Amino acid sequence: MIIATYNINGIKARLNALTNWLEMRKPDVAILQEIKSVDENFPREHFEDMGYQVETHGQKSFNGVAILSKLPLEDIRRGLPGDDSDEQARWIEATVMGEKAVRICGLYLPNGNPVPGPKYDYKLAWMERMEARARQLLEFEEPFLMAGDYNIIPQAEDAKHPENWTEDALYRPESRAAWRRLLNLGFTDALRARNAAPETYSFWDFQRGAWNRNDGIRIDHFLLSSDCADLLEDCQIDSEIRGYEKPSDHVPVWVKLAA
DNA sequence: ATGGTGGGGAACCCA
Repeated sequence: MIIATYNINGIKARLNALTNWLEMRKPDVAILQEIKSVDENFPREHFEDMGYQVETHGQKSFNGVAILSKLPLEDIRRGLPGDDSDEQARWIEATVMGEKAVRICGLYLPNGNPVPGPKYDYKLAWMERMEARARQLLEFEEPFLMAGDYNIIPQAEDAKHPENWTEDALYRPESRAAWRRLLNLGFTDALRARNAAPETYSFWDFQRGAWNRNDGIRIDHFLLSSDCADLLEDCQIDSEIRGYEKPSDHVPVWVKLAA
């Protein structure tokens, strides 16, 4: 099966671009971030007509995550555990019932800028909660993955100009250390496991012609549990659609699993 | 050093 992650930066503005990409890539599962829509306003029927089950966890104006799936979904769970006062819609889980069942987590990790400040504190606290949830899921037998916009540049090679990001929440030592703590639980960064192409990015700013200069960063990731990594056949980034009409500032990343 | 571009939604907030 093909599972993709795609920060669409607003479902209303991206309906055509998303639809065209779904018809091109034909993913079994599309994990979406920044739908920027409440559940009632998400164009559910449009995607159901394309054969997808639609599960959203939305919010007015900001954030919001969703899962579109051609395979049955079970045990859907909305929200990251660990803080009942957190009202930001950034986490959704489901089990995809393919040949093998795979637990998937869709996430929109906080940006965290400016540093220092309350937004950065929220980012780091959110990553601690995410690590706690990952530890819980690792206790189950079934393979699982966490995919989405991590807002983390893991290493220097994940940016065209890492020197421009040294004070940014996406590249600060604390953010990258939290990412490494996740990896050290036994997760595989799918892109690095299956794709050695240099200058491989998933986000290009709308400003200053970043796309035309390939001035990008890699911040959209798949982390696979060891059981899930055993199923990994491919991982690619559909970067070309960044140059299409009315694009998001992110592009889709996808994995092919033997599941 | 600044401002440059988008989306949401109706004045700014967020990225």
